[in-house]
This record gives sequence, structure tokens and C-alpha cells, in this order.
Amino acid sequence: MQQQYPFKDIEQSAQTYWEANQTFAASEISDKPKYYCLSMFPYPSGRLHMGHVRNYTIGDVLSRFHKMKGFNVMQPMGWDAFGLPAENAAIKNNTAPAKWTYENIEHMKTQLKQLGLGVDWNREIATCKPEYYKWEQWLFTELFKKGLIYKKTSTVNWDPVDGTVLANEQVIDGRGWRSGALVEKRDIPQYFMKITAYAEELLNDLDKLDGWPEQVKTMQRNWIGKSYGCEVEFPIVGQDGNLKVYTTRPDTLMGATYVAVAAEHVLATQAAQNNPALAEFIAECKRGSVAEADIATAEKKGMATGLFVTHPLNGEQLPVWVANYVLASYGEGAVMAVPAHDERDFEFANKYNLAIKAVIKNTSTSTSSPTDSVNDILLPMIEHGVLFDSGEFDGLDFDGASTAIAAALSAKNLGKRRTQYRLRDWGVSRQRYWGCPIPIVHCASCGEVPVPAEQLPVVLPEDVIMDGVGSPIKKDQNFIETTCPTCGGKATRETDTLDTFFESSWYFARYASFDSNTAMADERANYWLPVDQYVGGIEHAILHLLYARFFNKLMRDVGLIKNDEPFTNLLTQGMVLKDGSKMSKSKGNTVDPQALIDTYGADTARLFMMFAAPPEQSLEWADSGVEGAHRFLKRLWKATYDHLELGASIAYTSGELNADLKNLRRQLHLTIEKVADDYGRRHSFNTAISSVMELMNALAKVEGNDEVTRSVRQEVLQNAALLLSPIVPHICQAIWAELRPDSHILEAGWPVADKSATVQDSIEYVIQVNGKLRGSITVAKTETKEALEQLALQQPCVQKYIEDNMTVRKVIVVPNKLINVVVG
RNA sequence: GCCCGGGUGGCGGAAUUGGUAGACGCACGGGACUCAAAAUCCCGCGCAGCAAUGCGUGCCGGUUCGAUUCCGGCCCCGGGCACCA
Repeated sequence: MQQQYPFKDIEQSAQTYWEANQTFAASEISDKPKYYCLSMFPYPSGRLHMGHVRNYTIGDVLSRFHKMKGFNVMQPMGWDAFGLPAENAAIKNNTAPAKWTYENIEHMKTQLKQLGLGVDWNREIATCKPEYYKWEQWLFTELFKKGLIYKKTSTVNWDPVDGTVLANEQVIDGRGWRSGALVEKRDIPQYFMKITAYAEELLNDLDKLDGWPEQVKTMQRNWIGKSYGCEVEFPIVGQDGNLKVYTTRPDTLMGATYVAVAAEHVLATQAAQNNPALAEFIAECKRGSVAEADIATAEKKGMATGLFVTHPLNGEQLPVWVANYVLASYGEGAVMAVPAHDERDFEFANKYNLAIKAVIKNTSTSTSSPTDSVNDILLPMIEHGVLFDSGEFDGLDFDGASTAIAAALSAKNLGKRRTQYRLRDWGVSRQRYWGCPIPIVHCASCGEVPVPAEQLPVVLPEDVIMDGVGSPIKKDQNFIETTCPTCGGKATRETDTLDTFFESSWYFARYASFDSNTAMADERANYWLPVDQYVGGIEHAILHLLYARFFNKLMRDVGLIKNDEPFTNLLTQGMVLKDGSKMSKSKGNTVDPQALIDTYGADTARLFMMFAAPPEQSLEWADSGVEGAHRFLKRLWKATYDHLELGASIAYTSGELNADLKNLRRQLHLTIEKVADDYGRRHSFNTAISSVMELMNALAKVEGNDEVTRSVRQEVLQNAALLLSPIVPHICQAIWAELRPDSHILEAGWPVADKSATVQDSIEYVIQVNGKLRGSITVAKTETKEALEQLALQQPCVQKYIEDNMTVRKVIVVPNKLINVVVG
């Protein structure tokens, strides 16, 4: 055995061994329970970043741990290869997006292999390949035929100078990132998926996901946003027809003082026809990005339309305003405004001197609460309460008032109870090149015709020149001109591509059926699915995870797979931050892990990443600390070297031990239990590592080279190699080969703790006086509570704190932990 | 603005179910080895204090024998907000 830790040789030879032996090739033919461990696949941005190292190490630790525990493991890897950065890079470097992407994949694949991941590379997929996207085109056509995909107009960011649609990311402070032009909202026709048809199931099935973080389920529940409210119709004064609004607070209806509509609302358009000032205001509202965060943080602005509506219950005339804080896409694109009981309405009413009428009072405060009088309202009362100044509804609470008011509206045919979702249908059209072509043909006589299955895939031309002005396939007659699949006449292809979330919504199923050229997913998908452990960034908590859950249900409903949910257990990894914000290519604050791997090896990189923070927490990157991880591996190597310099040894099995060795074995077997719990249940890799470090520190303190001592040392080293091997597989495989030349670590399995080594007959009790630590006693495990109390009271460290005028009020004994003497 | 997290020594973090705050590691200081340096090993290391001891988990308040942990109110930082992935 070499004296120095030769990490380069070790890692190279271990990786060569795994590849030659197909160690991680997954097979459906096995009598073991299956374990499908999936890490979110990377976007091939060019080089690996620290977030990748963290993500894939976590997945690899869990995969390798389960393999050792006797599971039939599949850990696949692939590439989320379509997307905007490839187009930008192509323009910048004067190349084609496909070429750039494939080169990045090659480089990053080499880097991932250097990390020593236990991946089945036979199943590698790239979403930009026709054999992959063919199947989502097929699914698109199936869903289109079922009516689950439809076309409607919706709003995008429009750069009037470049004449192009911008992603939200490309709008900086309301201006196009390249042209600097003020961005406008523009309505264009786009394809939508009816995710709202699955809203109820997506919401209810969250309750089945016991293996998901509560935080993520809460975010998804709020995103779906089921609300129980009421639709209310306000007859328009001087016109036929009503203005319909949706509210979650029907109890406040008697406090409504105006009605506000979005700039896009038909009533706004109508009122603007003979009102140039209003038309200008609506135009102003249409400037700026479509991002909800921008709309919600913009200064609240509005303008009266001159129109009035009649309050459906009290008959008062209320003015209709256009307001930029009303979202066109939620509810009816119109709201009833109750300034006394809503913060946004309150701010708006104060700004424009609109009436504020309080009708709800807090039950816990006196009747002379500040909201009693219109004149002294300083803050809106937004909590539920009891109604006043509401005529026949006075005295009712939220539930009572909501029911009564809905009934009163129903009786007049001016409203009814309604359940509403915040979730909107998913717009999947993109006016970009580097994406999956939407498989629709436009025919003058047949309309929109889905491309028949036998004509799929609609292949995206890869040899293109990006000129920075629009998508090249929108100008490519070879691509556009086609014949109608239905009538055979001249027709044109759809030139929009699909949202790249489309590809990442079903890849988990494709890994199981990676080479099927007859189906999107075959029987193998039903063997592997659902994914047992999904690992990925918390930033995907809503969109990606919701779309993937949606697609799983779509694939179930077209008969491809059986399960209802795609991911049984979810681990949401925290972000790797640098200088306080997310490490990302767009922010230019990435740290290249390649230098780390080159200087210290993959094991050090993996160990450091797992040790630096628990996986769910964000990790602020700092270069220091890597040395410490490398130092530990060198110590581990040296401990094995020193041990074996004295000759081979056989691990301890039985016989008398002195107290020190007994303690060491006790610590070893407690560590085995703890590490298994930390990996399997807690996903607490940092504490697993520190407990093995403690074990190695304890081992270093044990002296003597007699046969018994050496046998215990052999036992500790063998087990340390097994315990650490999911995290640092290369060094552990090499150490095992030296310690146990008769066997291979991959056949060793996860160690079982020796219960007889962990028993203990005495226990240390902490002694507190008034909750403050004052001492400790070591007693027999069998001691009674009464005896412990007496023993504690006799201790000098307790007597010291009982002053002359004090008495012992009580003694609290927490079994196996502490005794607290309360005096006063 | 809305939804979801987080805040503990100089730093990363530990304390798993309300029970010893600071495990493990980094950095730093001291020492050994060395001609010297690196590497390695040993010792120290929350703050104040000679010490006894007191204080201390973002801030303010509460519950409890006991609170980093539970409750109420605030402050700051991060993630998401539907066309970044």
C-alpha cells in the first residue's frame, strides 16, 4: 500500500472498474426491491457548477446507500437540452444552437464521470434529439384531439425595436435587454394546456405525498389557490348587461364603494372609445412586462371610466375605475372594491379620494372600534369579523354573512357561490427556435391539423444561422411549406416551439423506456415508476414539480402508466449561493468545480459538499474548508496504511476486551446506527460525516499493537470504509481492497450494528439547579426515580446553591437525561 | 406586493420528540519536529472577568421547573411569482 493518498490513481482506476464491470447498469430483472433515484437533469450550459456537484452527489449518496442496503437501483442521467441560453450563445459565438449544445453535453458528461457518479449511462437521454421529442409531439397531438390542448390569445412581452417576443428574464426595468426599448404587452394566439381541468386532483393528491417536504406542498396548495367565494353581478347603469366580479369576501359586499377593472377588460375598452385620456391611460398600463411581480409592485394607478354600476343589494350607484392592480388573468378581471377591508383597495381609495365604508368590526374589541366611523379609519380591518351598517345582515359573522348575501344575490339572479382556482391554464407556445416544434399543420380548408403519428417527429432543422432577429424556422420555407395530412392540399407548419418545461415534465418516465421506438413509455416504466427519490433544487418547488405531476396524470389517462403521482419522496436541495445570491450563469457568479476536482480529487469535492451544510439548506460558497475535507481523507488513508504496515489482521468477532477497546467498539456500533439513520431517514449527510470523523479521532487515541487491539482496529477501519463509501466511493473502494484483499467492497453490503456492543449499564445524569447546569453524576441504569432525587439533593454542587432561606420546591427527573432541582 | 423558507462563536454548522448551547470542521493563537519552510502531531479557542461567576441562539414580549426548539408582534436575508432553467 502506498504511504501517500494517491487520489488521482485511485479515482481513475475505480471509475474504470465501474465502467468495465457495468456496475451501475440497471435491469428490470431482479428479485430485489426496486429503488429509482432521480436527480433533476442539468441544462447543458457549458460547464458543471457547484449546484450540480451538490445535487448529483446527494443523489449518488442515496443511490449507493440503497444499493448497499440490497435494493435494485436505477440512477439515470440526461440533458434538458432545449432552451434560451443556446440561442444567445449561438448569436454571440456565431454558431448553431445544436452544435453548441452537443459540445456542452460532451464536456459536462466527462465532468460528471469524473465525479464518480453511479449512473447508468446506457439510459442517457437528451431532450433535443428527435427520438426524444417525437414522443412529446405524439402526446401533444393526442391531447389536442381530446381537447386538453386549445388555442387562445394571451399576452406576451413585446420588444417594438427588435420586433421580438421577450422572456420575462429579458425584460430589465421594463426595457428590452438588447434594444433598451420600453417593452409593451401584446396579445398573440398561443396553445394552452388545460391544467385547470386537473386542479382538483393536483390539489387533493398532495395529501398522498407523505415523502414530500411540507413547505413544497404548501407552496403548491397556495399556487393552485382554491378559494370559496362568490360571483357578484353589478348591472351597468344606462346599458344592458352586468359587470361580473369574483370575490372571496362576499361578507364585505355592503362596504363596496367602487368597482375596478383591468386595463384589458372589455368595459375599459368600451369606455375608452370616446375618452382619449382613458385610452392613453390604458395604453400606459399596457407598457411594462407581463411578470406578476412587476405588476404587483408597480405604483397603484387608476382612472375613472365615467361609467357607473348599480350595487346589487342596496341599489347605490358605484363608479367603475380602470386600475393597474387588477389582474386580467384572475377571476373575472374585475373586482368589487371594499377599501375599509382590503389593503390594496384602501390605498387606492385614499389616493383617488374614493369613499371608504366600514361594515365589519372585530369581535374581540369594543363596539367603539376605530372602524366604526368612516372619518377615523387609519388602517383597513382585513380580518374576519361581525357585520354592521349592512342592513338585514348586521350581526352576522363571516360564514353567516357569506351564506346570507349569496342567497340574497341568487334570489335577484345577480350572483351565486363559486369555487375558484388561482391556477391558470399553461401556455406552452414559444416564439423561439431552439425548442420542440409544435406538431400542428395549418390548412386553409381543414384548419389546425395535428400531425399524424406516422409522420412524427416533426424534425427541427439543426443547421441554422442565428441572426438575432427572430427564429430561423419562421423564415425557412423548407420547414414551413408542407401538405395537409387531412386533404393533401398545400399547408404550412406551425413555427412556434414548445415551452422547455414540456420536455422536463415527462423525462422521468423515459429513462425507464429509454430505447423504445414503439411507445413513449412501455411496461418498464411501470416497473420503475414512481420515482422513489427525486432530488433537485428548491427553486423548482412549484412550476417544474407541478407540471411533472400534471404530465404524470396525463400519461396515466392516455393509458401509458399506472401510478397517480411521479415522485414518492422529494428532497429539495438548497441553493449554492455566492456573495449572497444564487450561483447562476446569468448572474456570472459561478465557481468552477473543475479546479477543485483537479487539485484535490472528486472524493474531496464530494465530501466537502456533503459536509458543508445539510442538503435542504442554502450553502454560501467559501473556498476554505476544502483543505479540511482533504486532510480527513489523508488521515483515513494514513490510519489504514499504519495499521497494515504491521501485517494483515482479521476483524474482531469475540473475546474479552479492556475498557478502552470496549468503548471504541461501542462508539463504532453506535456510529453504524447513526450513519444509517442519517443517510436513510434524516438525509443529514453532514452529521453522518462528523460522527465518522469522531470515530476516527477515537481510533487514533487507542494505542497498542497486540493482536486483540489490531483486530478491533481492523473492524473499525473496515466499517469506516463501508460507512463513508456512499460519499467518498473511490477511496473507500481502495482502502477496502487493502484491508480485505479476499473480497470486493461492492459485495460487502451495508454493515449491521452489533447490539451487544452498544449496551451500557451506567448512565450519566446532568444535574441542574433552577434549570442551570451545576454538575453531573454517573449512576447504575436501574436506579429508581426516588433514589435519583435523593442522590441529586446530596450532591455538593446542589447544596451549594440552596441558601439558608430557600426550600426545595420540586425535583424533576427526566429519565436517562437530567435531574433539575427547583429551589426558591 | 403576494406565497414559502432562513437568521446560533471570527466562519460553515451541531443540538433528531421542550431537557447539558456551540459536536464536527475551517480560520486563528501557542508548542513539538525541521538549518528553515511546507506537511504532520499536541494544546487552546462564544463574550466579559485574575477568579468565583455572569451574560449569550436576529429584536421585543409570552408560556414553562426548563425555550435555539412552542405562541404573539417586529426586523433583516434568500427562493418563487406562470416566457431563465
